[in-house]
Parts: sequence; C-alpha cells; structure tokens
Amino acid sequence: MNKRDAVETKARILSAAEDIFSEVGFDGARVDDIAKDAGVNKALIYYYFKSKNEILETLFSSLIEDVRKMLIESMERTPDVCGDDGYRALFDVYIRFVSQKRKIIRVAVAESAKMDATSSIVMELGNLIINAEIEVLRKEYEKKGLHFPKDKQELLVMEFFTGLTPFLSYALYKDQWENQYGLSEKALQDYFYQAFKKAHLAAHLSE
Amino acid sequence: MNKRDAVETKARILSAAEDIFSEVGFDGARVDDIAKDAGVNKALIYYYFKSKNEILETLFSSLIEDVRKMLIESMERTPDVCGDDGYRALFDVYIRFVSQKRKIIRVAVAESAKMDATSSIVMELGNLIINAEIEVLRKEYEKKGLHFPKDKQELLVMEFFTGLTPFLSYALYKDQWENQYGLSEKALQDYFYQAFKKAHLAAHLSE
Amino acid sequence: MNKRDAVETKARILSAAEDIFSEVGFDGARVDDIAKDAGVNKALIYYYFKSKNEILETLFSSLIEDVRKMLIESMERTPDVCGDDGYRALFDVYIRFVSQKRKIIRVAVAESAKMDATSSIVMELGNLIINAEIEVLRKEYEKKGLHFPKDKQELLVMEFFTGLTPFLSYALYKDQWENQYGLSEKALQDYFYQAFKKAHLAAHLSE
Amino acid sequence: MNKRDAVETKARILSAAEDIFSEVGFDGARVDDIAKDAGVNKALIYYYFKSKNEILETLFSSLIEDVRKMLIESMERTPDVCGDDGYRALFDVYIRFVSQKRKIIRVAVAESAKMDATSSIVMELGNLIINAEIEVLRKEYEKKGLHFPKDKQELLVMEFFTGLTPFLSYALYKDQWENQYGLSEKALQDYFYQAFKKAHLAAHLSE
DNA sequence: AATGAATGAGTGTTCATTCAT
DNA sequence: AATGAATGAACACTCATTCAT
Repeated sequence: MNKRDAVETKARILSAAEDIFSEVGFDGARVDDIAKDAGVNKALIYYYFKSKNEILETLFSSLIEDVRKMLIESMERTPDVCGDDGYRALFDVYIRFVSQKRKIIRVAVAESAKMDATSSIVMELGNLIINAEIEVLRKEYEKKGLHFPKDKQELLVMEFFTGLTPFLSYALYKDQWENQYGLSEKALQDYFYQAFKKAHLAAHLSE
Repeated sequence: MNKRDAVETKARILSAAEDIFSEVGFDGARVDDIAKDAGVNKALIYYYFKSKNEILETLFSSLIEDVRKMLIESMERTPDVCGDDGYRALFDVYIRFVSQKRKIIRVAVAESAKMDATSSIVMELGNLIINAEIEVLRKEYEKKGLHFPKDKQELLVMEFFTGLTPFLSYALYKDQWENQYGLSEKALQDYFYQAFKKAHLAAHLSE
Repeated sequence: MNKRDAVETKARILSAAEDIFSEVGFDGARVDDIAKDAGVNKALIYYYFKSKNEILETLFSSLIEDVRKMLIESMERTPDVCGDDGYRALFDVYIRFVSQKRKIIRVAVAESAKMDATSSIVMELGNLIINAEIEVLRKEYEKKGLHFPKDKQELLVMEFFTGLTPFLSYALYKDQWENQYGLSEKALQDYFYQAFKKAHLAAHLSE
Repeated sequence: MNKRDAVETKARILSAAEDIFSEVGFDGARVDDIAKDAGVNKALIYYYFKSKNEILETLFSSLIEDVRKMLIESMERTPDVCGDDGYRALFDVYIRFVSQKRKIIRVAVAESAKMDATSSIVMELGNLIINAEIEVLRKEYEKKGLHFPKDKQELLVMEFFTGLTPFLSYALYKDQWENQYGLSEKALQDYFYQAFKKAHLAAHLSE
C-alpha cells in the first residue's frame, strides 16, 4: 500500500475513535470496537498509534489546531463584530464549529471534568479562544476611542463562563435538546442565538 | 451491628465512590478502590448495592433530591429576586451548592456528555431547575402586573444555556481556575458573580 | 475458604508454575497454562501474585531459602568431610538436592544465561554455597593444623566452576542423559560421583 | 544488489539475532528488534529465514560447525596433550572459543535447560566434543602403551560434567564474574585454568 | 532484494461480580 | 453485616508472520 492509503487509514482510525469516544467516553471505549468501526485490524491501530491514549491526544491536538484555524478565519471574515450583522456572522462561525466538532468537544469536556486533571483541554481551549477574543475586543475599543476595561482577569472569567462554556454546552446538549423538545436544528440555534446575544453581548456593553 | 452502622457504612461507600468517580470518571473507577477508600470489604459493596452502576444512580438521585431541596429553600429565603440583594442572595445559594456538590456535578456532566445518552442527568436537572426558576419569575412578573414572555421554549433555552450551564461549568473548572491563575475561592466567585449578573440578569431584563 | 486453602492454592500455583517454567522457560510460559495446570482461575493467580514475574521471584526466593537450609543441614550431618564416607555423604545430600530441585534449577540457569542480567540467581547461589563450603574447608584445615590457601579468589573460582556448576549441569542434563544413554538414575549418579570425586576432591587435595 | 550484499545482509541478521537472543533469550526476543539492530526491514528477515526459529537453528548449526572446525584445528595444533605446554595450549584454544562464542553458547544452554527438550544442542555438542576428546586420549594411551580405561560410559560422564560443562559455565558467567568481582579477563582466565587443570587433568591422571 | 502496511492469534493483566462462610 | 477467595469476561497491547508492491 502506498502513502496515500496510510494517511487515509490513520484518518479512518481517528474518525472511528472520535465516534466511539463520544458515544461511550474514553474509558468506556474499546480498541476492538474502534478497529471494527474503522474497518482495520486491531493491531494496525498500534502500528499507527502508541496507545489508546495517544489516539485521544491526537484528536485533542487536532481540535486545538482546528480552533486555531477557525479563530484566524473568523477574525478575518468578521471585521465589525459590534454591529448586529457582524455579531451574527461571528456567532454563526462559532456555532457551526461547535456543531460540527461536537463529538470531540463532548470528549474534551468529559475528560476535563475529571478532578485529577490539574489542567485540562477545556482550560487550554479557553485560553486560546479568550485571548483571541480579547485581542479582537481591544481593537474594537481602540477604534471607538474607548478605554479597555482594566481588569483582565475579570474579563477572562466572563468570557470563559458566559462566552465559551455556553457554546461548549451547546455542543454537549444540542442533540438531547432537539430530541427531547422536538426542536429543529435551526430553531434551537435561533433560540440559542437570541439568548446568547442578550446575555453575552449585554455583558460586554455593560462594561 | 445495628441500623445506624449500616447507614453509616452505606454512606461511607457512597462518599468514597463520589470521590473516585469525580477523580477518574465512572468508567475509570474501580470498585476495589472504592472499597479501599471506604474502608470496607469489596464484597460488602455488593451487599448494599446491586452494581457499580447502582452506586452512580444512587448518587445521581441524591443530587436531584438535593437540588430539589435547595430550590425550595432558595425560593423561601429569597422573596425578592429582582432586587440587587435578593439576586445576590439567590446567586450565593446556587454558587454554594455547586461548589459543595462539584464532585458529583463533574460526574453528572461527564456522563451526560456521552452521546449515547438519549437524555441525561444534566437535562433532568435542567428541567427541574428551570421550571422552578420560571415559576418564580412568573410570580415576579404577575406581582408587578407585567405579562410573562410568551415563548416558553425560548426562555427555557436561555435559562439552560446562559443560566444553568455557567454554574455547572463553575463546578467543573473552579479548581482548575483557582490553581491555574492563583485565584482565591472568594476572588473567582466575585468575578463570576459580576460576569453572571451582567450576562444573565441583563438577559432577563431585556425581555 | 479458610486460610489453609489459601496457602494450598498459592502452593498449587507455584508448583504448576515451576513445572511449566522448567518445561518451556519463563518467557515461553503462559499464565493461562499455569492456571489450567494449577486448577485455578487465571485471575486468581493475580490475586496471589502481582505478576508472572513475581511468581518467578517467589520460586527463586524459595530456592535460595532451601539451599540455605540444605547447607546448614549438610554441615551438621557431615562432620568429617575429608573422609571417604563423609565426602560421599555430603555428595549425596547435594545430588539429592539438585535432583529434587532440578526443575527450578533449570529455570535459574536459563534465566542466568541472559546477558542483560548484571548479576543472576546462579551467581547468588554461588556466593551462598561457596562461602559455606569455604567455611567448612577452613575448619577442616585448621583442625589438621594446615594453613588455608591464601588466595581466596582462586578458591572461589575453583569452587564455582569445578564444584558448583557440575552439579547445576547435573540438574540440567540428568534426564537427557538417562534417556539418551538408557542409564538408570543410580548408574548416572554413580558415574557422576566417581568423576566428581576424582576431579573436585583431587583439586582440593592438590592445594 | 549482488550476491555479496545478500550474504552480508543475512550475516547482519544472524549477528543481530545472536546479540538479542543472548540478551533476552530466544522467547524474549522480538523479530522487530532483530530487524532494527540489523538495520533491515522486518519483512526481509522472512525473505531470508522461514521463521524466527530457523534463525536460531541456523545459529546453532553454525555453532556446531565451528566446534567441529575448532576440534580439528586443536587436534592438529596440540600433538602432545599430556605435557604441561600441550595442555595449556589446548586449554587456550578452548577458552578462546567459548569466550568468543559465549553469546550463542548462552542461548544454547538456556534452550537446553528446557525440560521438554528430549535431547538438546548441549547434548549434541557434548557428544561431538567428548568423542573427539576420547579419540585423542585413546591415541595418547596407545602411544604410551597403556590400556584405555574400559568403561567408556564412565569416561563420557566425566568428560561431560567435569570437562565440558565448566567451560560452558565459563561462557555463561564470565562477564558476571568479571563485573561482580572486578576481575580482569586475564585474571579470571588464569584462575579458571588453575582450577580446571587441578580438577580435570587430575581426574584423567587418576584413572 | 527490499519495504510499508496489514493481520490472526495470542498474552499478561484487570475488573465487576459472586460464593462460601 | 462482613470477608477472603474465586471467577468469567474482557481489555489494552504484542508479536510472529504475510501481503502487495
């Protein structure tokens, strides 16, 4: 087999692992099942990855990389965040991202919930996203000649708990909400937008 | 041994299980370790509980029961939620609750993150809390002669994603935040209060 | 089950392990087979021993302990080693020991043959036995008013390579010799005695 | 690639296998590691050898062939074994041989220690060497007009257990002795020579 | 001659659960 | 109520061997 296939095989393994981790959690996942779903021999998984744990780490690294790309892209695409259209555009980028990546996000949240994790992937993502956000905000403030709120820590806390975690929760409970209340994806998304705008945007404006 | 001891033993098992589940997750937890931490023979655990899973269910039932009690208590104690003092009092009850119960809340969130959960304990808690909230709100509105916002679903979504999940996230990341940024419990709590008030209260007022 | 059974079970496991290790070597042995031969559940082996390796270590410890006992006993029982009868008596104790323990001795030699073993169980046994031997010899020499050969290192080398290792080899190849040449146990033993006496005793007397 | 390379590659594989077998035993060795050490692709090993076992057999065959050559050479080179010089010369040939070949000898002894081996490579080597020895001896006796000791079996046993196995043990424990007692190769060799001469030669002379 | 990819059958070890007392 | 012993079913990971090129 050539290199093309190798890359594809590795991707199939990662994809299967993502599916299964998100369904039953990392600890609940069996390598046998990943192999079966990926349509490869179990031993082949260990040809590409040192351990089950390394699969998870690879997925988390990809997530972080994807977030990074998404942030860059979103900053370029939404020059005016403060206008209603700009805000919605930014929101759409985010909501699309967490919807698409909700499988691995579920795993990330579940793993981050373990108390023996001194730090966690969610904290890492938090730092990444919030610092990018703050950078954007700073520029907006400067453009308008406003002074940027001094207490950075307070801002971080706000962004994390009222900005980031609602989106993560959206990734976690999106499907359950849609199923339980018979909501369409669009409907839930709109409700969530209204709520998020009122809350998070309001929080920013009240500074 | 009399009934007192039996109850205490059962409690010790539950407490140990809560500790360990929160540290390594349900699937990562070993009954051996729970027994060791509880200071009881492993087989005794199966005298009190049908399975490892029943321990989790018992813990989750307790959590729901505790939430119920907390809600009743909070409603009695904070007659005027809309005033600044009332809001802070209510917030304090909530924050104290999630802080105290953060171990089992972590487990609840982690388990709810699994995709094969059609519904989940977090959704259940959501329903419980949000309906209570809405009841309170309705009374407030009526008292003031205002008409209650018509779209209940929208309200639910807002309460869930901007009201409840930030608190759950607080339970999840409280320790990590304090450790990573060297914040005291009090400091984080105050920052969180400011952020939450601006965001969630604002969302309500903007209705 | 009571403590009696536990001890017996552990002994059955050790005995089965000794059999299998001696048949196919430590690395070639399967824990499954040990369990089957011992008539116990495989997991029970891990209830009594931390690992396959710990079983080996336990067997080696027992061997060393048994050697120690044998040495004490032999020293008490054979007060006059230099006489023909005394020498034969001592020889008999040794030959009986290595014959009885030949299974674990085979394993000990095989494991000691691995080059990554900085030291080895055979070297350990060597030290134990040779130092005891030398002690006995010293007494004999003193009794007879002779001066003890000064170069201890030379004596050690002699004892090890012309005293100990022929006995270990006897343990290794006894069965193969008997089978291949159709010798009875008694016959081989007598031949070996003649050879050993001529060689090893002569070496001592020539000092 | 031409034939020269093929031969060299095969030799590299055999050499790497010898190293690794001697370090961790045949069963403990992994074909992956042999490939890595030999600097060849793992599959290539199966191009040259049918199985891991065939590598071992090849190494053992080489050993036997080398022993054969060594015996012929030694017989030619040491016409007078009974003189002190001749004996030392013979000893030197032997000790050099077992020192050089100690890696594969270790493997041979370890494999021969397995009880399921009806016969074994060490027994095979024993037959080879001892019969050669006896042939030499017979000639010596005849030259001197002496009658050869009648009981061949007794002689075989003596040669095997007091002649051959000390040398094999030297191969096994040489490095461990040098390391443990801080002896130089030369020193150990000299001690061993003294001991061996006293014991084995004495045994012959006492016939 | 040489290799990266792939596989089947293991292999030591774990773990929730049960039994006998 | 409590325990030490025992078990079946996994489970992550390994390894000799083969395939396709």
